[in-house]
Amino acid sequence: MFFEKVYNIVRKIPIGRVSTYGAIARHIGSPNSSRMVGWAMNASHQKSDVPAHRVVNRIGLLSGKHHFYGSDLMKQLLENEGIKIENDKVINFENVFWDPNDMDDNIKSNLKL
DNA sequence: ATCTTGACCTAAT
DNA sequence: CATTAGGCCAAGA
Repeated sequence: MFFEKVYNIVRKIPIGRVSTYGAIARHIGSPNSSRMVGWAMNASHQKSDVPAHRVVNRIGLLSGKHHFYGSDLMKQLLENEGIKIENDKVINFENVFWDPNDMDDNIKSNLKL
């Protein structure tokens, strides 16, 4: 279902990268169902296969950090993967952002056209 | 069964 | 620039 699709995608997020609710929602086919992605994440806590910490909002803000055990657990996990966090925001967000549609090993790096 | 809320996003005012 | 409204699907009361 919806959740399964979300999990399926989130699981594919490479280490050291992050994705956004909107991008995931779009890939599923419901561009405006980004809220459900977050909701799915909530349920994903039961699962260990879904790295919810790699999913942030469109501006790279750790909106869901409050839902983890601690307030910094999410941050710790991301930093553990090499992602720098500052003020609850992902540094070089555009650089580490992974778009499900690419689904390849393409590093967007400075590709911004 | 209905109503409210939710880790969001976009567009309009 | 700040605020509001609408949309989406699912779970809790």
